[in-house]
Amino acid sequence: MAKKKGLTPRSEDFSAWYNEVVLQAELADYSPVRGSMVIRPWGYGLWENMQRALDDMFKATGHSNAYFPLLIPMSFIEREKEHVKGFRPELAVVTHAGGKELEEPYVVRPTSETIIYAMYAKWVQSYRDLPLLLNQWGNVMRWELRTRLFLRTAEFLWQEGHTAHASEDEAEAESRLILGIYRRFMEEWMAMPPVTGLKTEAEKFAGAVRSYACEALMQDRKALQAATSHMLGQNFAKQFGLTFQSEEGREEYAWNTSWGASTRLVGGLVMTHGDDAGVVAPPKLAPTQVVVVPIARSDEQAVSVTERARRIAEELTNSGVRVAVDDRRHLSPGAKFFEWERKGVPMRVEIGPRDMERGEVVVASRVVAAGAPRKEAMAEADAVAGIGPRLDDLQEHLRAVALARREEGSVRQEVGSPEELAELLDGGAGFVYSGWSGDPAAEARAKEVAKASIRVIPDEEFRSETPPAQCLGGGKARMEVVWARAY
RNA sequence: CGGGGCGUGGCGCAGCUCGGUAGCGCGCCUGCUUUGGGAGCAGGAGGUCCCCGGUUCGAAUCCGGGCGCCCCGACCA
Repeated sequence: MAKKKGLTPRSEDFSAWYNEVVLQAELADYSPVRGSMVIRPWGYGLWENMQRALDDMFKATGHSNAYFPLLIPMSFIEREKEHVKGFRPELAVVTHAGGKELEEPYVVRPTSETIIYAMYAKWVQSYRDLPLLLNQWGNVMRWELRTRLFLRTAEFLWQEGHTAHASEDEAEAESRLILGIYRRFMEEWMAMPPVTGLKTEAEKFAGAVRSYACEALMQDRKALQAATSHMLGQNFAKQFGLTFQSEEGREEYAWNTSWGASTRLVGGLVMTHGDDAGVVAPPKLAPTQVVVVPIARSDEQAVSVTERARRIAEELTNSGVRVAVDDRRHLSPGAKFFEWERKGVPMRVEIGPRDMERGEVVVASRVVAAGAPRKEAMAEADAVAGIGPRLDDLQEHLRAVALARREEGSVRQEVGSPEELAELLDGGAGFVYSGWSGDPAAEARAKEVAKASIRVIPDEEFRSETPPAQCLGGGKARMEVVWARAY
């Protein structure tokens, strides 16, 4: 037996653990381009499943996909004042092409509002052209100074939805609808229940009137902004001449929304469910849900055992399970177990000579409830029939654990000062629910002192039963807010 | 952008203080034996020591300059 080659435990250094997991589980690798990563098949497989689920939800609510170009004329970005201010520092700019200096530089899109609304202006004339509900899957570039695999890379993949509506109410409803979709996706698919709500003025998207967000709590009790949905008002419509003629014959500016979720979600998935053995992929998103490992002594045995393994895999495939057979002969079973656990495959079926004789297989779950056996021998037919429900149970188990962890990490009490907020966070609190007067100065001071930010002004169902009375900056609270240190 | 660290076979590192034939572990290839929690033995392949310059008979090692990456902080999906 070789000596252990484990990961740095989460308790020792969460950040080191995260990097090692991402690399060793082959989710991604560093690329030769500064701050950019290569997403490897296992990581991309997770992303593809996320894409599929989200895409289905967008389509089901009337959205269509389209594609807009990577390069945006510099002048477009500069059109909306707040928008430029927010993105200017992180723009990558193309100044040369075809061997010549360009008359007008292009920026590599950091987000596509400007070019999309410029096009919408061309396509929309009448209220009958609205709402316009498009989404695009693509890449964007933000020249971040400090990057981290999946969580913040110079280039990342995402979807950005952009809509135009005839009324403010409709745009508002759209931005809330999408926030709900993100939330449902995170709960049902990622098993990562977020807190949702409104961003403060200081934290909102550059160019938005209002920003809504899903904030998830990671195992190290830092918050991750997992998706955002913005009500843009008429800010972009006015800059790009996106007008329409109303039913009453008046020319009016359209109301826009934009919303996005990125490959950052893969990082969130890792930090929500991962353990010291590696990734734990929720069954609904796992590229492979079940791996079948044949175990044999001799070559003849290998033939018959592998044949049986393939048959089991076929039956599982027919019942809708994503399954792989690991029939590599040069690796010992133990080596395979470790590898698949590191990648987070939810379930494993082992079949060896012993099992063959008894008509059994051994079934192991990546994660089991406390006290439950890690491995179970069961009749082959029972295993095949039982795996679907077990995957469902595991999905639910992960969600329940994540939800419990989020609530255990949440503190709801009167917070009297920024110093007290800092103490709570230093003491291990994740989300701190406090009162706030709405004063930006109080927010800024607490941010400075506690090195934390208001993640959201929570939606109603997340608010405390007894609303906080006191603003942490002094005086009376006008609303409840959720503080956290964030990624 | 400030602070720190690191650049040596694919990966992780030692060697550098005190200059003298480039080493270890893992991985890889071949063969045999193995396979129920990271297999063993034997043989083998693989290196412009990040780059440029300087000192020297001689530089991975000393000196100067540059580049790159990672980590920590401030800003950000």
